[in-house]
Amino acid sequence: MWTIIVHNEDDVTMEIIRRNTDYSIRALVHLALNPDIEVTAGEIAEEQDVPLEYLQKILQKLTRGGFVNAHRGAYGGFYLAREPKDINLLEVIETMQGKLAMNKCFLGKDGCPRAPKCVLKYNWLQLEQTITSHLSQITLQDLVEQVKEGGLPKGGG
Amino acid sequence: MWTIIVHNEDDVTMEIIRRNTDYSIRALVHLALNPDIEVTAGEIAEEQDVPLEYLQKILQKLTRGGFVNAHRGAYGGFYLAREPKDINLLEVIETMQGKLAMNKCFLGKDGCPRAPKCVLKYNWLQLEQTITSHLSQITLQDLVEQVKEGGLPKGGG
DNA sequence: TAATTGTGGACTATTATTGTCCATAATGAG
DNA sequence: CTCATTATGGACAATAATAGTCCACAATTA
Repeated sequence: MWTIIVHNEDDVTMEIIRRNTDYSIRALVHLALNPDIEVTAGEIAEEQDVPLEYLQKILQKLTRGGFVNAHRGAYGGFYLAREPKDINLLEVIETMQGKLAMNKCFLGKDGCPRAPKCVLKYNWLQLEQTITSHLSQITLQDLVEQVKEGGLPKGGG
Repeated sequence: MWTIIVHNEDDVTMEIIRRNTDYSIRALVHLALNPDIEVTAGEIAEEQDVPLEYLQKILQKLTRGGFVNAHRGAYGGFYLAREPKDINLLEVIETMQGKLAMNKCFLGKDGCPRAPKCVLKYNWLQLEQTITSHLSQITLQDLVEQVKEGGLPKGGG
């Protein structure tokens, strides 16, 4: 018995997690590893190897999203607004990349006038539900524990 | 066509299914609705409202991917290379957009030196498995049936 | 042989994402 | 009060990904 395995001709992979989300997670992990103090964008940028100016934009989003609090002025900086166990991956991803929803119709160029009866749509929503459920169960705390267990420098791992 | 639509603060949607996959599915549905004959790219383009030149590129990929067969010359065109029930969404998506892979490490800028022990990675692969399984269970036949049941013009629905 | 139709490559256009810059507001230290 | 510090917000630029176009050519058939 044999199988033909077809790889995409260019061997490209479709990425779900973009760089801004990646950077966000690094920043959040960094803050979680440094509780009770305020960490500047500059320090996070250097430690986590993220372009400072871009990180600032990202931190603004995280601030507006209620993940971190910011404090201006000398000795100011950022700190987590919630417990690491109360921050999950889904909300970070959705804050950075938009809300996860797979319910756009597959068929045809004219939209779907009979969505309520559509079997596929049901299938779809089910998948969406599975994905969001999975992602919402991974917390910042989980990530931090992985880092600590690994004993790696700078939160890398 | 499905899309992971995400809303974030700017009401942006994060699309998982790109336009080329969308077009691909329209083309495949069109061919499935017209069995036993060869349909030109021009006809598909017009019926399914897809730019002809771009569709040609897409049909080339579908040909190389083994989804359709092509026949040059007068009265030539495209036709399905397999039964609609034997074509599933996952393979179409991966052919057009690349292999779905969520196993990129989350933590740190230095990659993951201890991947084998990583709890998150396990979680990740599990989610990937769930997604691919779901998608592979939706066939072109399912889509065609939806279209036929809907009785919509031009395969729309 | 001529008309038709797909192929392959190179090219351009458009859009999304990432990254940068600067003026300004808030904060705290001296 | 003044200055250094740090985040904020908006605009802008660079890059990358995606979508779309063009053209010469190969295959096919009337």
